[in-house]
Amino acid sequence: MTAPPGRRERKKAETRRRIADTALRLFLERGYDAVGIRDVAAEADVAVTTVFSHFASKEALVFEQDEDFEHRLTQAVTGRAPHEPLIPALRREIQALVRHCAADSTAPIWRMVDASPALRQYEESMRLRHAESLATAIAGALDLPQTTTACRTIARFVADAYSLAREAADPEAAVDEIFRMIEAAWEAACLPRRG
Amino acid sequence: MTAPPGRRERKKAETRRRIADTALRLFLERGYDAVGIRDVAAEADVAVTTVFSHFASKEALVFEQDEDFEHRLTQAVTGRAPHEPLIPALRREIQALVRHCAADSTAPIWRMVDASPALRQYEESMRLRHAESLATAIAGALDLPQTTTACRTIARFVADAYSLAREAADPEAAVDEIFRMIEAAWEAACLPRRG
DNA sequence: ACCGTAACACTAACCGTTAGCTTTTAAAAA
DNA sequence: TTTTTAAAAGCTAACGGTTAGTGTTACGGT
Repeated sequence: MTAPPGRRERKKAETRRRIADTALRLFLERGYDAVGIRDVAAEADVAVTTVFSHFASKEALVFEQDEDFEHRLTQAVTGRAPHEPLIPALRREIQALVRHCAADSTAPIWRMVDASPALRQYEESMRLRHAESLATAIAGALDLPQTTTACRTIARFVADAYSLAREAADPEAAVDEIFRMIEAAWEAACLPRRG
Repeated sequence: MTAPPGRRERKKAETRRRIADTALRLFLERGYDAVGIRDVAAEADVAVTTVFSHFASKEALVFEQDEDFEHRLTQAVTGRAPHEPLIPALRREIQALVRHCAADSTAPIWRMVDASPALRQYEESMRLRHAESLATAIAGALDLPQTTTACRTIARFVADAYSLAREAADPEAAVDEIFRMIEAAWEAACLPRRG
């Protein structure tokens, strides 16, 4: 694995980055809605079809590197210290992710996302995909035969925490507050059923 | 109020229903993606622009009467019996809504929704809107000056319960299981903060 | 040197959606 | 009644994201 990447793969990666960088720059300069795919393609000096061969949609141009978001979430579960409890590990990771969104370098992007219904919708469904991955990771970490309702539920709650904290006035305090609720929910899920 | 509706309003309502009925019928017959707006308009004998003057988007044709979904959720909070606790009231309403989705008359629609990414996305953002309304209703019912993070969080969790239960093998059991977790989360939110 | 194929280009279209403008028609004013 | 108004619907044409179809180029393996 990781063989010396040939010129072909390098050129492909270059083209992809050039498109993504150009798109993000234009979006931030002129506004997401004011920039068309044809503008992006022209400015990146590629054909429109090439843009769509690298990115599934216009919105995907904005969330280019957010594949590692999913990875960081699942990694927080599968790669945590032995015997470290699940929820605090997730709280730390969400806290870090929320801080990253508030950083000066990424804040303008999120302002743009919040201003565009299309981007918000895209981010919402991204979050659900991430929650499903997280649910699978949690089930795996607990040696459950399959992804149970409780796993899926906690994963959704964690994804909600990320979303709600970003919108809150004090994001870090919001993460703490919501995770107190998640912790309680998780303990209730582990209890035997009454009734 | 409720003055005798003039012919104009009746005709408008008729047109709207005709469009929605025609659309749903075609969607179920041929599949959502296989039916274009132009098909719907032709079959309903109206112009394309008329369709969009009644419905904001193609997806909205499918979720026509789901304005009362939002209403039922908030009503479950504001219209509950005096001193009836919040969470059980919500659990009953969600239980009823989930049962309604599983009913024979509506099940094919939800199968279609689950099969179409566009419809799933639309439903997701609808759910977020409903959650925000529910959060406001909860804050109002608790005499809070504004919608707090805890209210928003519980509202999201309730919306998640609806979504997750619909996908679960045993929806009604899933509602009970998730609401045990929500109950615990809510109690934790009402506790004074430690640390 | 040769071939297969991955990357990209170009054209032309499809589809959801909207703008601009005209026609119909119910309702209210004269 | 007649006139006026404005809402509802129609028509045409377009815009912007997306895709299909069809080459063309150039890298990689033989």
